[in-house]
Parts: sequence; C-alpha cells; structure tokens
Amino acid sequence: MATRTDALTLEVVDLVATVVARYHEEYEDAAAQHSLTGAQARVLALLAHEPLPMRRIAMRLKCEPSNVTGIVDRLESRGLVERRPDPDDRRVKLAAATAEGRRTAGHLKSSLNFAREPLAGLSVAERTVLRGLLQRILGIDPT
Amino acid sequence: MATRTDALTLEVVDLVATVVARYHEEYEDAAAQHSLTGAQARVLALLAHEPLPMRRIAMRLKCEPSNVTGIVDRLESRGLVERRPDPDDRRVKLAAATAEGRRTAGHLKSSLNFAREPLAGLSVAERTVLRGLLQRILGIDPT
DNA sequence: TATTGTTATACTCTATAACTATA
DNA sequence: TATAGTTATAGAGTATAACAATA
Repeated sequence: MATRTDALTLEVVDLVATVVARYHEEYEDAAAQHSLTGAQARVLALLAHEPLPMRRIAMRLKCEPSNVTGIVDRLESRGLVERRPDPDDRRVKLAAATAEGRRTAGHLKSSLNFAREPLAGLSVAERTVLRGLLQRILGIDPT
Repeated sequence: MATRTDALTLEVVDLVATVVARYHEEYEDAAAQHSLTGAQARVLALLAHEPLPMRRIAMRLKCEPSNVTGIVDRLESRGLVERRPDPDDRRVKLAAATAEGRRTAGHLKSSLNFAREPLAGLSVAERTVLRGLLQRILGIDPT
C-alpha cells in the first residue's frame, strides 16, 4: 500500500480531473452543435439505444423522476423522442427515440471526437494497457 | 494510425466515460456534504489556492463573468469567500477564500476519495504507466 | 396501500444584453 | 473608447412535495 496520498497519486488524480474537464467540454460542445443541452444529449443517447420508462431514465441520470418529465418534454417537442404506453403496466410511459432522434444521436456520437484524436496517438499495445488500468480502477472484472 | 474507430478504442472511450461519470458523482457528493453545489465547490477550491479577479474565475470555469457574481455572492454570504479591492486597478475585485473557506476547501479535498480508493489498488509502477498514458492523451509534455 | 408519472414550487447555473465605475 | 463587475432577464436543470391514474 502506498503512503496516504503520495505525489504520484496526486499527479494521476490531477490528470484524471483534467481528462474529466476536457471530456465534459467536448460533450457539451458536441451537444450544443445540435442545439441540445448536455442532459438532453445524455437522455437522447440513452433512448437511441433502447426505449425506457421515465423512472429508469431518472435512475440512469441519477436525478429525480420529476426532472425527466421536462427533459423528455423538450426532446419530444423537437420530434426527437416520443412517449408510448407500456402494454404491461398502464402507469408506465416508455420514452423512445424517433427515427430522427436516432439519427441525431448518431451524429452526436460521431462528432464526439474525444474518441479518436487523443487516443489515436497511442499504439494498440498502449491502448490495451490503458484499458486494463481503467478497468482495475473502476473495479471491472476484465472478461 | 489505427482504423477509424476500432473496438479497442471504443472500449477505452467507454471506460473514460465511466470514469468521468463516477468522478462527477463523487465530486457532487463531496460538495453536497458541505452544502455546496458543484460550481460553488469548484470556485472555492480555486480561491483556496489563490485570490482571483472575477473575470479570471469565469475564464477558469469557462462561463460568462455574470454567472460568477452569483456564485461568489452565495459563497460570500456563507463567509467562505470575500471580495477585496485590487490596489492596481480599481475596476477589479479580487475574490479570496476566508480562513473558514480554506478550511472547508481542505475538508472537501480530503473527502474526495476518488483519489485514494481506486488508485490504491495500483502499484507504483502501474500508476507511473497510467500517468504517462494520460499525459500522452492530454498532449502534456512530461517534464 | 404502493407505484408511475406529472405538476407546482423554489433554487442554482447558464447566456445575453444593458448598466456603472473605472481605465 | 475599452474593460471589470454587476444587474436584469429568460431558459434549463435540480430537489421536494403533492397529486392523478393505475397496480
């Protein structure tokens, strides 16, 4: 075990903080290019993958369900998302991305170039090492 | 150069996104433990390091200067921050952390345990490799 | 009774534009 | 005239509490 918080660890934490800041910047910029807020972009990305009950969206966003109402309202008024009844439970409303919503989500994902540019400088071996270290940090069992 | 967006790169991007999400969660939680919002905590951390003109705070936060007024107002009303005149330019107001503000910032930093817990599982050698890779990604010249 | 989604309310963060006091 | 900070305003995200419909 290392000392309580050695210089190396602090350096790494600082680098992680910088990565976090830059990632956020790029995400917000990419969202803004499609006239979306960050929260709207996150919900749209979620729904482009699969329709979800309002409450599940709130859990994924780690916010209160009442907030999701407004976010989905704004996405719906732009035709990117629609609300559908759940056949199994009439209390539930399923939010689902429309065709245009899925298209926008696709553009958004590809304009998020954090993926390519910075990682392009790393070799396959280096990216593999990085993947392993990040998995360890996150407590993910490498399958 | 790797292919446009190979599976490995996508995996790493996904891991980075998870790190970003977890870091944010922990930061907001740590701030909330001191009844601070994320923005307030960021400004307080900045000012605990050194006093700054309002405009410089806005540049560091990448937001409009008008927003900083409100954030500093709230910190000031809690006695964590104070506004001082700048002797060199009477237009400028320097925001500075009070003694209590610096204390709060210290607690906040130590309650941000993203630093210790996840990185503790990595050896010194692994942390060194991670530091190098993150520096490469961020385009930082290792001194 | 419990749960799902919504509404109502209040607070914070955000950008824009107009204002003031300095420079 | 240009700049620093503020104010005013409006939109969006957030939590809390209360509500209707359904389970």
